[in-house]
Amino acid sequence: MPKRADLSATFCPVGRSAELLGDRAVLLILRDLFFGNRRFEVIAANTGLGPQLVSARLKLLESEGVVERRPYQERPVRYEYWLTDKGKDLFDVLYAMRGWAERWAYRDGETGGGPAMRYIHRACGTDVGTAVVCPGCGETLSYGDLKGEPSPALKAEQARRAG
Amino acid sequence: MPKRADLSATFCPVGRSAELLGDRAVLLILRDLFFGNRRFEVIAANTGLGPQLVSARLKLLESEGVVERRPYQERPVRYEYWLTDKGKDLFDVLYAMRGWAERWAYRDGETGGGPAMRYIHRACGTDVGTAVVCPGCGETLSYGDLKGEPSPALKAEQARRAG
DNA sequence: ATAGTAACTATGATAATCATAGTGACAAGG
DNA sequence: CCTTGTCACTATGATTATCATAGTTACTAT
Repeated sequence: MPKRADLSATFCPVGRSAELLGDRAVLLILRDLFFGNRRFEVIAANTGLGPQLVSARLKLLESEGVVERRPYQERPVRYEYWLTDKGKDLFDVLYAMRGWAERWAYRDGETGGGPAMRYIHRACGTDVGTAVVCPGCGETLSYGDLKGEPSPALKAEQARRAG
Repeated sequence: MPKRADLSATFCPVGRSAELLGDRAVLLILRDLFFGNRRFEVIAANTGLGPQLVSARLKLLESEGVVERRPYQERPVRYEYWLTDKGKDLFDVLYAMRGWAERWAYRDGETGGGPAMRYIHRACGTDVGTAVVCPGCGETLSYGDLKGEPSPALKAEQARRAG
């Protein structure tokens, strides 16, 4: 990024979040991590970002305590990236972004009727739509409570990227 | 921004949101709009962004249907920027960002004990903390239900910027 | 010895951002 | 009527991030 004003010292909480989250690459990488992708190459492929950007952002996320680098094999040492508790707590932000997009960012019929991604409340089986409280059982939803199911169109796109 | 991959065609809802929200300037301007600031100069001063960036981002937000430009006087014509319904619906995202920062982004004692910004549920007077459902009355919270009260430290910072 | 895999790093062109200064349209005061 | 002031921008040039592409390191497998 170009030289820019530093927001880490502001007292405004949105400003502090924006310092980290106001970046396309960070959001895309977080999305992949929430999706369960932990390998460098997989994240690079899914996000469409170059390896240099992925590397820089993972280092940033690690330094911020949002992501943890763990070796998953020796000889040669290879690493995976895991969300920390601080990272998992960003779920609400990503989920809110997803909800907004589902309501506003698709032209009619683009997704074939339903949402681009469906979320099911594991505890009661209800399709929660874009709600933050389960419309079936009234429980407040957070990371781990939901099972995501991509629509056929999204699934096809993901397969294309992975291939 | 540098030449970058276009995300507007992805089927992933987080990707679509990230295309707009993955930008520091956009987030800061939205924060100001939610705070009730509608004038160009006020937004530029509060965000600390240059007029060129503010201009470019307001045009972008307008073209996305998130913001509406309204004249508030003739001779000379002057404009204000108002959130549309699509814009107001981004409240959940900004509120989630604020909640995350309140929980993770401050060192102990930095805000003098309480949150950087307090939110009170208008309907029942409860301080909602960082909850999405009012802990007092159980109602799901959205834009307009809450009254924000900046901490002394934040208020001082805002006064400094405005001066 | 060669090919393959995963996680990166290096390079140069391109494009966005920053700070600063300037413009256009008008109002108010001397 | 001439200067000063206000508000919403636009213009300019230096700086810096990003992109695409290629290369490196450290191994395993054949």
